[in-house]
Amino acid sequence: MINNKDRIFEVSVDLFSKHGYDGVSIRQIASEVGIKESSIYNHYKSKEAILDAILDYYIYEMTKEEIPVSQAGKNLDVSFDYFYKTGLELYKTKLSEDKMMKITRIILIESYHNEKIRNFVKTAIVGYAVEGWVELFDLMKKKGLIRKDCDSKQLAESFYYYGLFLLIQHFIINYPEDDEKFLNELGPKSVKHMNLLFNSVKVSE
Amino acid sequence: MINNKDRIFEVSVDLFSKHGYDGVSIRQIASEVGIKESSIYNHYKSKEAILDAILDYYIYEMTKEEIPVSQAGKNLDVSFDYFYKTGLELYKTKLSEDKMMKITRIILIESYHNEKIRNFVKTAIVGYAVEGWVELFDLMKKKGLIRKDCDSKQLAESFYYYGLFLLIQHFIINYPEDDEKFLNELGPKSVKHMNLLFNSVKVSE
DNA sequence: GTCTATACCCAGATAGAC
DNA sequence: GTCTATCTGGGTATAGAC
Repeated sequence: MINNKDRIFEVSVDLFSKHGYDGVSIRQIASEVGIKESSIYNHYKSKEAILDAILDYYIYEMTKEEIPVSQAGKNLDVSFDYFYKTGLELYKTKLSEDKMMKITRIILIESYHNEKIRNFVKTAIVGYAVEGWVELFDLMKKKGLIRKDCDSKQLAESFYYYGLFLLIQHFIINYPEDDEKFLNELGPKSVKHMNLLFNSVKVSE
Repeated sequence: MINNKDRIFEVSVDLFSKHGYDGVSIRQIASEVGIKESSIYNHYKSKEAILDAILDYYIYEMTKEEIPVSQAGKNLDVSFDYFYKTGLELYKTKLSEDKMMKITRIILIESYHNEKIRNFVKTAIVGYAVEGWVELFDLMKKKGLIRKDCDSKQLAESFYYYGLFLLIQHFIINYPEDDEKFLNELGPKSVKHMNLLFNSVKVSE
């Protein structure tokens, strides 16, 4: 049996992802849960607090199990393909839960007028991730897989921004679009893109 | 002397770009223009109609002068660099008007819950533009500039999605950020990105 | 074309009984 | 922890005088 606080959370995620934060009222949430709107305030002190809780949940889920750089290095020793697919699988596993997909859309939608969310996108989804890719390309230079004179930062952005656009395209521009189809195409598409870039900087034998 | 209908338009563009469509009321617009809210309805039949007018203006401005494919071909004959920089300059010229920058942000912000805007983004900003790049890469194959076995569609997306992300990053994720700085960096950044891709598929001599 | 006045609705939130 | 009842404020939009 799921308690009302959790039901409010679930329903809010669902409605916010469909209509945006401003497009959903406390009354609608209450009605969907099957309680009166005043009861919501026993669980969350304001509407904004629900959104905060949703973001906190997302941040926790996305950051709880990371692949440490040391492990990334080992994976890379096996092969670049192995490394890449391992990372992609982990990301897809996290994202593929229905709730996480919905929250991803909420975050993309609301990042334009919610300071906290915009900051999360800017630092975690963009900044921190790009740094990770820079480290990786630096590592690949050391291992002699790519040329030493190429720009790791540019390479990281050239690769990763493409993937971020695919995300935005799915969650905003083409919405609503089949989630499973998107997740299935994400891998092959980004592999093709990576191959183009990799081909440009790899050390030929 | 600028009439009130135009002032309503200008003020709406400004406020919508700052706070989003839902975040701005007819009262605010009227107050900023210096008239009563009821007067607005003499010029626009609803709030939605103002947004429609803004989108129509943007579409008109962005599509009124296109580089025809024939001209693109000639530019390409000069050199790839020349072609690329000509196109980029035209795009930057259109975008660099203050009003167009603001509307670009409105369009990116509102595309999640306005069918008409989402459709414009999907077909014109993404779909149509990608097709243009596909044509270009096909042309480059014919001219023997790039290898015939590479995938024009993937190349188009690999290139263009990067640029679209830069747009979203500036107008949403890093907002507010200096517009001029963005416009100045857009060229060099996308050239670097293009070089990486081009290097991967070019016909070596 | 602008004004005053107002209709009508729905939002977020709170007080207090049970 | 849920309810009924209510407060307060703001939203879009219209009617009709000037």
